[in-house]
Amino acid sequence: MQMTTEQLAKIFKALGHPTRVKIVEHLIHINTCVCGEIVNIFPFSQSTISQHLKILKESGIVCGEVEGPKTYFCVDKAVLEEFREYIKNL
Amino acid sequence: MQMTTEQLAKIFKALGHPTRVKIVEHLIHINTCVCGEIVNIFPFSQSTISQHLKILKESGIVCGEVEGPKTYFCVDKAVLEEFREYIKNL
DNA sequence: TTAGTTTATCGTTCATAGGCGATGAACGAT
DNA sequence: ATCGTTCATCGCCTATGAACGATAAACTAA
Repeated sequence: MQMTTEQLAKIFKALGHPTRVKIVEHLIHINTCVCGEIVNIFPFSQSTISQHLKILKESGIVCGEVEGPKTYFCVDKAVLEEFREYIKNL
Repeated sequence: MQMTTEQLAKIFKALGHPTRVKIVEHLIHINTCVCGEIVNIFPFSQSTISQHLKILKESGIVCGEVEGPKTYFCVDKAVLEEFREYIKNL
Protein backbone atom coordinates (compact mmCIF):
# COMPACT_ATOMS: atom_id res chain seq x y z
CA MET A 1 0.00 0.00 0.00
CA GLN A 2 1.22 3.41 -0.99
CA MET A 3 0.87 6.51 1.19
CA THR A 4 -0.66 9.56 -0.38
CA THR A 5 1.21 12.84 -0.49
CA GLU A 6 -1.30 14.22 1.98
CA GLN A 7 -0.63 11.45 4.49
CA LEU A 8 3.09 11.91 4.06
CA ALA A 9 2.87 15.65 4.51
CA LYS A 10 0.82 15.09 7.64
CA ILE A 11 3.56 12.93 9.15
CA PHE A 12 6.22 15.46 8.15
CA LYS A 13 4.17 18.20 9.68
CA ALA A 14 3.70 16.23 12.89
CA LEU A 15 7.47 15.82 13.10
CA GLY A 16 7.98 19.51 12.31
CA HIS A 17 8.47 20.48 15.93
CA PRO A 18 11.57 19.72 18.02
CA THR A 19 9.58 18.48 20.97
CA ARG A 20 7.63 16.06 18.82
CA VAL A 21 10.79 14.76 17.18
CA LYS A 22 12.19 14.08 20.64
CA ILE A 23 8.98 12.42 21.78
CA VAL A 24 9.08 10.05 18.83
CA GLU A 25 12.77 9.29 19.40
CA HIS A 26 11.98 8.55 23.02
CA LEU A 27 9.04 6.33 22.13
CA ILE A 28 11.20 4.35 19.74
CA HIS A 29 13.82 3.83 22.42
CA ILE A 30 11.60 2.72 25.27
CA ASN A 31 8.96 1.13 23.07
CA THR A 32 5.97 2.32 25.06
CA CYS A 33 5.20 4.81 27.79
CA VAL A 34 2.47 6.86 29.37
CA CYS A 35 1.87 10.57 28.94
CA GLY A 36 3.02 11.47 32.46
CA GLU A 37 6.44 10.05 31.81
CA ILE A 38 6.87 12.31 28.81
CA VAL A 39 5.62 15.31 30.75
CA ASN A 40 8.42 14.69 33.26
CA ILE A 41 11.05 14.82 30.55
CA PHE A 42 10.08 18.10 28.91
CA PRO A 43 9.71 21.59 30.36
CA PHE A 44 6.12 21.93 29.20
CA SER A 45 2.78 21.54 30.86
CA GLN A 46 0.75 18.36 30.78
CA SER A 47 -1.79 19.91 28.43
CA THR A 48 0.90 20.93 25.97
CA ILE A 49 2.45 17.46 25.88
CA SER A 50 -0.99 15.90 25.54
CA GLN A 51 -1.62 18.18 22.57
CA HIS A 52 1.67 17.16 20.96
CA LEU A 53 0.77 13.50 21.43
CA LYS A 54 -2.60 14.12 19.85
CA ILE A 55 -0.97 15.63 16.76
CA LEU A 56 1.40 12.67 16.51
CA LYS A 57 -1.52 10.26 16.86
CA GLU A 58 -3.55 12.05 14.20
CA SER A 59 -0.65 11.78 11.77
CA GLY A 60 -0.65 8.01 12.25
CA ILE A 61 2.99 7.71 13.31
CA VAL A 62 2.04 7.17 16.96
CA CYS A 63 -0.78 5.21 18.51
CA GLY A 64 -2.19 5.25 22.00
CA GLU A 65 -4.01 2.62 24.01
CA VAL A 66 -6.17 3.58 26.93
CA GLU A 67 -5.79 1.28 29.92
CA GLY A 68 -7.72 2.50 32.88
CA PRO A 69 -6.75 6.05 33.69
CA LYS A 70 -3.51 5.76 31.76
CA THR A 71 -2.80 5.91 28.06
CA TYR A 72 0.10 3.96 26.65
CA PHE A 73 1.73 5.52 23.63
CA CYS A 74 3.93 3.82 21.11
CA VAL A 75 5.18 4.28 17.57
CA ASP A 76 3.15 2.50 14.89
CA LYS A 77 5.86 0.33 13.42
CA ALA A 78 4.01 -0.38 10.18
CA VAL A 79 3.56 3.32 9.50
CA LEU A 80 7.15 4.03 10.48
CA GLU A 81 8.31 1.37 8.05
CA GLU A 82 6.25 2.83 5.21
CA PHE A 83 7.62 6.23 6.06
CA ARG A 84 11.18 4.91 6.03
CA GLU A 85 10.54 3.28 2.66
CA TYR A 86 9.31 6.53 1.21
CA ILE A 87 12.40 8.41 2.34
CA LYS A 88 14.66 5.64 1.11
CA ASN A 89 13.10 5.73 -2.36
CA LEU A 90 13.03 9.48 -2.51
CA MET B 1 28.47 15.67 11.22
CA GLN B 2 25.26 15.22 13.12
CA MET B 3 22.15 17.29 12.54
CA THR B 4 20.56 18.88 15.56
CA THR B 5 16.98 18.17 16.47
CA GLU B 6 16.13 21.74 15.53
CA GLN B 7 17.58 21.36 12.05
CA LEU B 8 15.75 18.09 11.60
CA ALA B 9 12.46 19.55 12.77
CA LYS B 10 12.96 22.42 10.36
CA ILE B 11 13.28 20.03 7.44
CA PHE B 12 10.28 18.05 8.62
CA LYS B 13 8.32 21.25 8.94
CA ALA B 14 9.35 22.37 5.46
CA LEU B 15 8.08 19.06 4.10
CA GLY B 16 4.89 19.37 6.11
CA HIS B 17 2.87 20.69 3.21
CA PRO B 18 1.67 18.60 0.25
CA THR B 19 2.79 21.15 -2.31
CA ARG B 20 6.28 21.29 -0.86
CA VAL B 21 6.54 17.51 -0.80
CA LYS B 22 5.63 17.47 -4.48
CA ILE B 23 8.08 20.24 -5.28
CA VAL B 24 10.91 18.28 -3.66
CA GLU B 25 9.88 15.08 -5.47
CA HIS B 26 9.88 17.00 -8.73
CA LEU B 27 13.27 18.55 -8.05
CA ILE B 28 14.74 15.15 -7.33
CA HIS B 29 13.40 13.80 -10.59
CA ILE B 30 14.49 16.55 -12.92
CA ASN B 31 17.58 17.50 -10.93
CA THR B 32 17.23 21.24 -11.40
CA CYS B 33 14.66 23.73 -12.58
CA VAL B 34 13.56 27.32 -12.40
CA CYS B 35 10.71 28.75 -10.36
CA GLY B 36 8.51 29.43 -13.37
CA GLU B 37 8.50 25.78 -14.33
CA ILE B 38 7.17 24.83 -10.91
CA VAL B 39 4.57 27.58 -11.09
CA ASN B 40 3.25 25.98 -14.28
CA ILE B 41 2.77 22.64 -12.55
CA PHE B 42 0.77 23.79 -9.55
CA PRO B 43 -2.49 25.70 -9.33
CA PHE B 44 -0.98 28.45 -7.23
CA SER B 45 0.30 31.90 -7.92
CA GLN B 46 3.92 32.72 -8.59
CA SER B 47 4.28 34.44 -5.23
CA THR B 48 2.94 31.42 -3.38
CA ILE B 49 5.33 29.03 -5.10
CA SER B 50 8.21 31.41 -4.52
CA GLN B 51 7.31 31.44 -0.85
CA HIS B 52 7.24 27.64 -0.70
CA LEU B 53 10.66 27.54 -2.34
CA LYS B 54 11.96 30.01 0.21
CA ILE B 55 10.78 27.81 3.07
CA LEU B 56 12.43 24.79 1.48
CA LYS B 57 15.64 26.74 0.99
CA GLU B 58 15.66 27.97 4.58
CA SER B 59 15.33 24.41 5.82
CA GLY B 60 18.48 23.48 3.90
CA ILE B 61 16.95 20.67 1.85
CA VAL B 62 16.84 22.80 -1.29
CA CYS B 63 19.30 25.30 -2.68
CA GLY B 64 18.94 27.93 -5.36
CA GLU B 65 21.42 29.52 -7.69
CA VAL B 66 20.70 32.86 -9.27
CA GLU B 67 21.70 33.06 -12.91
CA GLY B 68 20.65 36.26 -14.53
CA PRO B 69 16.98 36.84 -13.99
CA LYS B 70 16.37 33.16 -13.28
CA THR B 71 16.96 31.08 -10.20
CA TYR B 72 17.81 27.43 -10.55
CA PHE B 73 16.60 25.27 -7.71
CA CYS B 74 17.82 21.84 -6.77
CA VAL B 75 17.87 19.48 -3.83
CA ASP B 76 20.96 19.64 -1.65
CA LYS B 77 22.12 16.07 -1.96
CA ALA B 78 24.38 16.18 1.08
CA VAL B 79 21.55 17.37 3.28
CA LEU B 80 19.17 14.85 1.74
CA GLU B 81 21.65 12.09 2.50
CA GLU B 82 22.01 13.19 6.11
CA PHE B 83 18.26 13.31 6.34
CA ARG B 84 17.93 9.83 4.91
CA GLU B 85 20.51 8.55 7.36
CA TYR B 86 18.61 9.97 10.26
CA ILE B 87 15.38 8.30 9.20
CA LYS B 88 17.17 5.04 8.55
CA ASN B 89 18.68 5.01 12.04
CA LEU B 90 15.51 6.12 13.71
C1' DT C 1 16.53 53.47 -23.51
C1' DT C 2 12.67 50.86 -23.46
C1' DA C 3 10.09 46.72 -23.11
C1' DG C 4 9.65 42.11 -21.63
C1' DT C 5 10.90 38.20 -18.54
C1' DT C 6 11.74 36.19 -14.22
C1' DT C 7 11.85 36.04 -9.41
C1' DA C 8 11.58 37.98 -4.67
C1' DT C 9 9.32 40.67 -1.40
C1' DC C 10 5.64 43.48 0.77
C1' DG C 11 1.20 44.03 2.71
C1' DT C 12 -3.14 42.03 3.53
C1' DT C 13 -6.47 38.56 4.94
C1' DC C 14 -8.00 34.46 7.12
C1' DA C 15 -6.80 30.04 9.28
C1' DT C 16 -3.96 27.22 12.07
C1' DA C 17 -0.35 26.29 15.63
C1' DG C 18 1.67 26.53 20.22
C1' DG C 19 1.52 27.52 24.83
C1' DC C 20 -0.96 27.87 29.25
C1' DG C 21 -4.34 27.19 33.23
C1' DA C 22 -8.69 25.31 34.37
C1' DT C 23 -11.90 21.87 34.04
C1' DG C 24 -13.89 17.35 33.02
C1' DA C 25 -13.91 12.33 32.45
C1' DA C 26 -12.35 7.85 33.64
C1' DC C 27 -10.49 4.97 36.68
C1' DG C 28 -8.20 2.79 41.18
C1' DA C 29 -7.71 2.73 45.93
C1' DT C 30 -9.37 3.63 50.42
C1' DA D 1 -18.83 7.42 48.25
C1' DT D 2 -14.88 9.97 48.20
C1' DC D 3 -10.27 11.08 47.06
C1' DG D 4 -6.17 11.09 44.26
C1' DT D 5 -4.25 10.05 39.78
C1' DT D 6 -4.02 10.36 34.89
C1' DC D 7 -5.12 12.16 30.72
C1' DA D 8 -7.98 14.86 27.28
C1' DT D 9 -10.30 18.88 26.15
C1' DC D 10 -11.80 23.76 26.39
C1' DG D 11 -11.03 28.61 26.18
C1' DC D 12 -7.85 32.01 25.75
C1' DC D 13 -3.98 34.55 23.77
C1' DT D 14 -0.18 35.47 20.71
C1' DA D 15 2.51 34.03 16.87
C1' DT D 16 3.04 31.84 12.57
C1' DG D 17 1.37 29.88 8.08
C1' DA D 18 -0.89 30.01 3.55
C1' DA D 19 -2.68 32.29 -0.10
C1' DC D 20 -3.17 36.35 -3.01
C1' DG D 21 -2.26 40.72 -5.81
C1' DA D 22 0.81 44.41 -6.43
C1' DT D 23 5.20 45.99 -6.82
C1' DA D 24 10.26 46.06 -6.98
C1' DA D 25 14.58 44.26 -8.54
C1' DA D 26 17.59 42.11 -11.78
C1' DC D 27 18.55 40.93 -16.00
C1' DT D 28 18.00 40.30 -21.56
C1' DA D 29 16.77 41.69 -25.92
C1' DA D 30 15.31 44.94 -29.25
